[in-house]
Amino acid sequence: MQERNTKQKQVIARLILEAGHPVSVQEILEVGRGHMSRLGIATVYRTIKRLLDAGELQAVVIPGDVVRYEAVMPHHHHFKCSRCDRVYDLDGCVKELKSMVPKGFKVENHELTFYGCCRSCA
Amino acid sequence: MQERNTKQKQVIARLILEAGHPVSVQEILEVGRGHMSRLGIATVYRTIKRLLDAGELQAVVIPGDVVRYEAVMPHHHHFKCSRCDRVYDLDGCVKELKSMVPKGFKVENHELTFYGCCRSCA
DNA sequence: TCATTATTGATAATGATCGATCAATATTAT
DNA sequence: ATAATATTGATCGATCATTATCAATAATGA
Repeated sequence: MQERNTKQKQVIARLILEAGHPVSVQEILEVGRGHMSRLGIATVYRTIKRLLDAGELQAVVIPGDVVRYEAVMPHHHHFKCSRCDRVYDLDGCVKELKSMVPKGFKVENHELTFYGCCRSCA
Repeated sequence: MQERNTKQKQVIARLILEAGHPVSVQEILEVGRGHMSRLGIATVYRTIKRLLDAGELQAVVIPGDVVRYEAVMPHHHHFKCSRCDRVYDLDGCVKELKSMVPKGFKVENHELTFYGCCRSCA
């Protein structure tokens, strides 16, 4: 018998997909308990780990903040609202970034996070 | 009697200034012990806290990495080498960044980190 | 339905960072 | 130099996020 399809996995996976923004472990636990009141924190961690290994999920790390997770999507960056603490996805990127890196350094990846006040909080 | 000028504070402050790149607590402890063999970890934390509060130091947070510290300097970003784990300062920024943020969002700050292979490791 | 076993939930354990404690030490004003 | 006391170093403890443990539960194949 291989991997089983449990209610917990379904709830957690769907929840992250439908969130529309990166979610933290605590958010997943709280929202998830709205569907399954006895959902355990260990199951949340285990499911996240599975989805990460399967390449369906990616971590969103905001410095000095808890890790969040979102469905894998094309290259993009994030905006964190300092008022409501929500994290938004921003589309695209700008090619001029590369000009900041001196000769001899090879860039393989980059992360960019904006901080400020979001539309809802303005 | 106010704040005292101790050897520990001098060593730690000078060490960070002269490092030329952001340093971690462990680096400070190790390099510092080269000058004062009995330097304690608590003193390193205390001195960092003092310098942060005094506005002379700023934290450099690389996602998923230990916190580093560097002397306060003009707006700039960082490059982390995935080979040697060193963090480099990059000068300047690009104004095109703002175009990535949708209308209604007010940017107050931003952080940008490049990852890849540095000149020495290439 | 039933047996097998992957998975779960509760919680203990871990690991890491950093603050608190306190006797010993070193700096400063006199 | 000396007294007053800020600071230190060693260590313990608090606080997190995350993992390990294990009996109980539930999904699957027969």
